Formats: sequence, structure tokens, C-alpha cells
Amino acid sequence: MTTVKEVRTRFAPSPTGYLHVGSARTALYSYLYAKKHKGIFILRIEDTDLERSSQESVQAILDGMEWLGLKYDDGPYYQTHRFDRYKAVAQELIAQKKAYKCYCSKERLEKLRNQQMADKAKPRYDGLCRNIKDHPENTPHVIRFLNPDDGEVVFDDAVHGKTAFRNNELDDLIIVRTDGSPTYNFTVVVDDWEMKITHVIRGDDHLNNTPRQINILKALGAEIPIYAHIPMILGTDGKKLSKRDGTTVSVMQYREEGFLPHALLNYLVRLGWSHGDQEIFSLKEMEELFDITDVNKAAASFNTSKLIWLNQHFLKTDAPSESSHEFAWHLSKLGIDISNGPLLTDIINIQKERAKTLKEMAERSLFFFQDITAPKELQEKHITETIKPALKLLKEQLENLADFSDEPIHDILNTVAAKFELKLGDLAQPVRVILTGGTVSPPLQSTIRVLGKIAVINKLSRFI
RNA sequence: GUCCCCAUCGUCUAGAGGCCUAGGACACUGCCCUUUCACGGCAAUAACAGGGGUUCGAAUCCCCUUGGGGACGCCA
Repeated sequence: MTTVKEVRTRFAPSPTGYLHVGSARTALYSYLYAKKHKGIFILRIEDTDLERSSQESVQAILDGMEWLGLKYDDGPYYQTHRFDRYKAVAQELIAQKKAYKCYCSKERLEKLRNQQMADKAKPRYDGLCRNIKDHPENTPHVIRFLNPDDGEVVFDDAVHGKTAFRNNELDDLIIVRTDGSPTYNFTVVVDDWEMKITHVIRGDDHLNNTPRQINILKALGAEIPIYAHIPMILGTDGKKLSKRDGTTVSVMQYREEGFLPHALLNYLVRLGWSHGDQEIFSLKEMEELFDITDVNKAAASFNTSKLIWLNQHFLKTDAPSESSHEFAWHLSKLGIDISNGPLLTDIINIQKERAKTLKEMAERSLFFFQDITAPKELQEKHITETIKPALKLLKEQLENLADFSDEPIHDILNTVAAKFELKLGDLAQPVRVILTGGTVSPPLQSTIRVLGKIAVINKLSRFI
């Protein structure tokens, strides 16, 4: 009888800025994998770089995760809270002769590196301090892990398959700095081990770190987790995704630009993973269908237009109540008091087909909340003396309309236009200009309905 | 430079030896619908990086070349 081990994944960002979309995808994959296997998803903040880490960045990560709806089951853990533990493990390794103190100066190291580069070799520590024992106790030093010299490290990556590194390509990496603080490759190992992480899902850029980490894990007598190195996300220019090529990289920036969290998630999950020809996934479907072994090996380029398409798709198909919270957020960013205006869900219903983002929708819906007077030129062009009699009749008919809904309003529009021998458009545009201050809006009858009888009559009255 | 990884339409991808004269989606283009703007519908363009093998048969397996990416830090 074998017991199935509980799946435990983690997302381990370092708080040195905003939450990057690439990181968000890594988090998503870790989250989905844990969910699919009814496991635990852990958030761990890797803040060992005291210089670059900040509380604001921690908050940015937390905010981003929350907005995306990626709930963690455990954590957040902070590595800075665990320094004592790392130090103890390092001392243990020294005691077991699996790590040693190194007194080499930064100058010597730099010289060594330069020499090796000049010799067209891979720069790495030469192991000088491995056997030197006659240093005075209180001299500044770092602690290095004693990496095996020969043999190779082989592991079966969940996305890349069997991967091997020769030990002689590796060097004795620093695990504790001169100031006593532990380094990344060490803290990751200790934490993944003690947090019983079963699947390490992270970016491709860590593939080279993996053999080092496995060696430390082995020295610790720890079990080796399953590694899954997912490909990087490239920018439109094929280079590493960065702000430089104009692509937005911060998750929260996507919120500012009017994207639905669900749309971003859907876009991200399909970048490097697919399920046949399916393009649209609910979170639930993602949780059921996603599998880390189906992830592609090749890097993918970020394509904003597909994200936009997805965003509009969800805007159109989601129940308006699902996007109204985000919509309200955008409206209030524009200084709108949503308490004095139509129901947000009514606006969403008539705007969703003509806005690609919530930001755009908000910008185009200002007239529902504010009196917007059309520019002079527009007024002169559309609100002519000849159209005014028709506007007057329209106003009267609307005023007397009991059932203020689309169809009867549409009928009135039609009959008024017919009476004055106008094409519907000849009447509709002037009315649109009066009601919205512009020439673009949802279908007129819907705009009139949502605006409400009182507002419509008021606005019309001003022009006749 | 050294080591590692990767390679199907412009982009995301389907494809696990015959189902492929390579499918879907986004974008682009054209047409239809239409009171504005859109939505929608229909259609069209578009790819297996190159060269060697293996095999009756290769987009699929192997090798080389080329191209791209990543790592090489007392950053993570």
C-alpha cells in the first residue's frame, strides 16, 4: 500500500519591484498544479537581498496576487525571518566538512575571474580555501559549499525531460556572505527542503542553478523535489520581456489599463500551455485541465492584441455583475461618483460590445454621470434649425411614454423620423450629440433608456 | 568565451511515424449586416530554419549546421 504524497508547490518571488507578468505566470502554474492535485500552494518571499528588497515591493506582490485571485494556502513566509535557521544549517555543513570558510578577498576573486575569461574559460572559484586552515578566527570570511568534483547531476525535469550537468562545470558557491547573511541558492534549498516542497516550478533561468541546489540538498540528506522549468516570456522583439519594448510588464499596470484579472490569467495560462484548440478557460477548467508536463519547452513572445481580444471576450460573455467591481474602480479613478448615475450593470450591458478594456468603457461612459456638452462645431453641424421640430416631437413623445424600454423608444425614433421624412440616422446623430456630447454611443434607444427619462428630457429641452 | 536550453503561419499554438495537399486562435485584408461606434457572419493570405541520416513512410526519432534565449555575482 503506497500513500500518495501531498503535492506542495511554492511561488517564491523576491520583493524588488512590481509583480512581473512572467512571475505571475509562474505563480499561476504553481497554483494550478497544486489545485489540480488537491495540494498546498505556498507563498514565500525571498528577501535575503537586504539592499534591494522593500516593504512596498512585498505589498505589490501581495496586491497583485490578490487581484489575480491566486490564493495561497500557506505563508507568506519571509526568508529574513529565518536567518538563524540558515546559519545553523550552514554551521552543520561545516561541521560535516561539506562546506568551508573562504577568506579570499574580492580583489583576488575578481582577478581570478578576469584571468579565466581571458583564457576563454568559464569563470568559477578555484577552491583555494578548501584546505587552508590556518586563518585567524576573527578574519572576515564567507562560507562556501563544497561541491563534488566529479560525476554528474542528473534530474528528470517535468518540462524538459532528462537533464544532466557535469560537476566539474560547477564551483564552490558562496552560501553565507561576509556579513553573515545567507545567499539565494542556499536559502532556496533549505526552505524547499523544510517546507517539504514536492514540485519546484520556476523560470527557465534557474535551470543552471538546479544542479547546485541538488548537490546541497544531497549534502543535507534531503529528498530531491521534482523540478519543472518553464520557458521565459519574451517581448514582442523576441528579447527578454521588459518595459523597453513597450510591453507592459507589471501585473497591476494591466489593471490600470483596464484588463480583467481573469483575462490576464487566461492569456498567461495559454502562453506555453494548451489544451487542444481550446482558447477560453474558466479558472475551474484551468484547475482541472492544466498539467505541468504539458507545458512547452520553447519561450513565447508576449502578444498584447490577443490579451485584448480575450479581455473583450470576457467583457462580453461574463455576467455584467462580474465585471462591475472593476468597472467601478475605473470610474472612480476618473473621479466619477457612481452613486449618482445609472446602474453599472446596465451600462456594462450596453457598452460591453464596444469597449476592449474597462478603462475604455469608463472613458466612454462619462456622459451617464456628467453633463457633457458637445463642442460647438458638432452642435452646429448636427443640431440644425431643420431638425429642431423633430427633436421637439421626439421629446414630447418620450415624455409621454409609459414603458421606457428599448422597443417602444425605438418605435418612437422611427415614427418621428418618418414623419419628418428623415432617415433614422439623420435624427439619431443629432440626438446622440445632445445626449452624449459626441457622435459615438451604444444604440440610441438603449442609451436613452439607461440615461433615464428625466435626464433625456432635460438634455433635449436645452436645444429646442 | 564556457556551459545549458530552445526551434510549426507575423504571434500563441494543435501535432507524440501514416489521420497533414499541416488544424485552431489572435492580428491583418476583403465582403455581408448596420441609426454612430462596435458586435456578429463569411471568405482570403500565411508555417514544419537548413542539411544529412533511420524508416516502406518524418513536422514528428537521431546527428550536424544555423539562428534565438539563458546562466556564469558576497542578485534572486
